[in-house]
Amino acid sequence: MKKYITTPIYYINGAPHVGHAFTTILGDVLKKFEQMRGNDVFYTTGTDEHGQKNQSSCQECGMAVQDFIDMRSGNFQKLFDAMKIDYDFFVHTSSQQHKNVVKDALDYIYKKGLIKKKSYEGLYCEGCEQFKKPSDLDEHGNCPDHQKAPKLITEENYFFPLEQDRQWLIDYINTHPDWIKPKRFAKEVLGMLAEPLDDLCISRPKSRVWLGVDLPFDDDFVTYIWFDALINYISSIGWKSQGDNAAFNETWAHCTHLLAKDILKTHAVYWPIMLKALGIEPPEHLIVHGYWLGEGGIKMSKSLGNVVDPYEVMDLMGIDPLRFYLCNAMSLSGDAQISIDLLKQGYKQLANNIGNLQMRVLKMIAKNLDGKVPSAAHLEAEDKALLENVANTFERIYKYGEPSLELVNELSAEILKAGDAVNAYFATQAPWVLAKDESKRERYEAVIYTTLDALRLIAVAVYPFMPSIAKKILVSLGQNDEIKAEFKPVVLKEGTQTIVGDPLFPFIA
RNA sequence: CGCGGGAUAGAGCAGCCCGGUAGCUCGUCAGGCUCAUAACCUGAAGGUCGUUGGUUCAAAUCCUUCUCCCGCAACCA
Repeated sequence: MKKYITTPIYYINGAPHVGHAFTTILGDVLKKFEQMRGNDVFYTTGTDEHGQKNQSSCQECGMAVQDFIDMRSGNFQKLFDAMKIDYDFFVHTSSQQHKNVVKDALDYIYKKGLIKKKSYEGLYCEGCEQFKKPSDLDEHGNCPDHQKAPKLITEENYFFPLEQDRQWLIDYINTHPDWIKPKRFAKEVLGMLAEPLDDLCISRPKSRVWLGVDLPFDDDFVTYIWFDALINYISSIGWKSQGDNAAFNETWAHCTHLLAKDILKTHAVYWPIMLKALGIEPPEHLIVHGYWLGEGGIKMSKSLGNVVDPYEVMDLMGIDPLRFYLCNAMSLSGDAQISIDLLKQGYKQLANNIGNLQMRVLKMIAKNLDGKVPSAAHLEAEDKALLENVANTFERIYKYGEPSLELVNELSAEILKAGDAVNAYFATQAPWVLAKDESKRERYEAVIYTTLDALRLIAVAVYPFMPSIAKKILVSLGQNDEIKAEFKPVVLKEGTQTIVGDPLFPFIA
C-alpha cells in the first residue's frame, strides 16, 4: 500500500528547535515503521517561506529575498540532514512548482464562484503590521507594544467562506472517530465548530505584504500565507485541477498529517474545507502532538537557559537516543518535558538495558564459545516462552498498530520492557555459573542462544527509533543489516560468528 | 462563567472513560551477583493523587468551587 506522511512546513522566521526536530523525527519513525510492514511511503517536510514576518526579517537584515530564504530554509534542511531524516521531498513554498499549484487551486475555486471580494475595516497598528482587536489594546486604546493608537483602515480583500461546510465537517468528525488522533483534539475541533465560522480572508494587499504568491485573478494581492502553505500537501505530490490525477489520488488516499497542537485549527477546519472546494477528500489522519517544555513544565526560553538545542544533544549522545527519548516521552494527554538531564536519564536507561545486555552476552561467548552462536537444540520451555513473549509482542504491534503517538509510546516502552525481561532472565539463569560445569554445557548453550535471539528481536523492533543502533546490534550478531519485520523466534543459525564491538552507548558524563 | 488539555513520592510519567488495598522509570537506601558499560538481579523507604464542597458503604477516578501551567480564541505563523 502507498502511504503519504507529511510534517507541517516550518515557518523560517525563527531557528529550528526541538519541537521541529520532534515532528520531523516522528515522521521518519513512522515512515520506517510503515516500510517494515511492507508499505511504500512518501514522506515530505519543508519550509514556509512567505508572509509578513519573513518579509520584515528579510528587510531588517538587508539581504536579497532569495538569499534570505535559502539561508533560513537551509537552517532547517541542515538540521534534518544532520538528524539523518529520510524525507523524500523537501518543500519550498517559494519554488515555482508550489506556486503554480497554489495559483491553479485558487483559480479553480475562484471560477467555481467560491471566492468573494468585500471590504474589511479594522484597527491596524503600523508598528506590529497587524490588525488589532479592541481587547488587544491597553486602557488608552493604544497598542501595548508600541504605545501608539492603531489606525482605522478599510481594505478590500478576497474571502473564502467556510460556514457552508461547518455542518459537513462536524458530521465528518463524528463519523470518522480516528480522523484526528489523539481524540481530545477532535473534541477541541468540535468546540471550534460550535459557533458559525467567519469567512477566511485569503488575500493580502501588496502594499502590506509582497512576499507571497500572487493571486491569479488580481495582481494587487498576494495569497494569505496559510492558504498558500496548506497547499504544499497537494503540490508536493503533483495535484492539478485539470487532467490526470491518478498518481496524486493513489498517494493522497492514505495521507497522514503530523502537526503540533497550535496549528490544529488550520489543519482540521480550514484545510478540509479548502480540499472540499477542490474536490479532494480530507487527509486520512491527523496526528496532533503537544509541546516540549523544559523540566518542571516551564516553557523553554533563552533567558532561563533551559532551551534544548538538538545539535548540542546530538554532540553529546548521537541522534538515535534523542529519537528514542522523544518518541518514548511525548505524552498523549498533554505536553511533555525535556532537558539535558532527562535526556541523560533516558540515555543511561538505554545503555544499561540494551547496551549492557548486548555487551555482557557477547563478551561472554567471545571468551568461551569462540564468539559463535551456539546450538538451539536444547531450548527448554522457559527459554522458548521468553522468546515467544518478546516476538509476539512485537509481532502484534507491527501487525496491528496504526501510526500514532500511542504506537510510538507503546512500542518504545515494550522495547525497554523486553530488555528488562532478558536482563532478568540472564541474571536468573546465571550462565557464568553454568559455563564452569561441563555437565551443564547444553543448558549453558540454550541460555546463551535464547539471549542472543532475544537481542536480535529487540534490534529489529527498535529500528524505526534507532536505525543505526539496530544495525550495529544485528551486525554484532553476525547478521546482515537488512531489516525485516519478521518476529519469529529461533532464527539465529548455530556457528554464526558474532563480533564484540565498541559499546552501543558509551559512557557520558 | 469563551473552548480544549494538564496538576499523582525528590524528578519524569501511567492509572481516571467503566469508583473498590495508588503503579512504572530514574534517583535514594539495603542485600545479592560477578558475565557485563559507574553494570545486572532482589528488596525497602518515600505520596493526605493541586484546592473547596458534594454524591456514595467506598472517590486519584463521578459532580462542584477556586488556584496555577500549556494551547486556541489573530487579517502573526
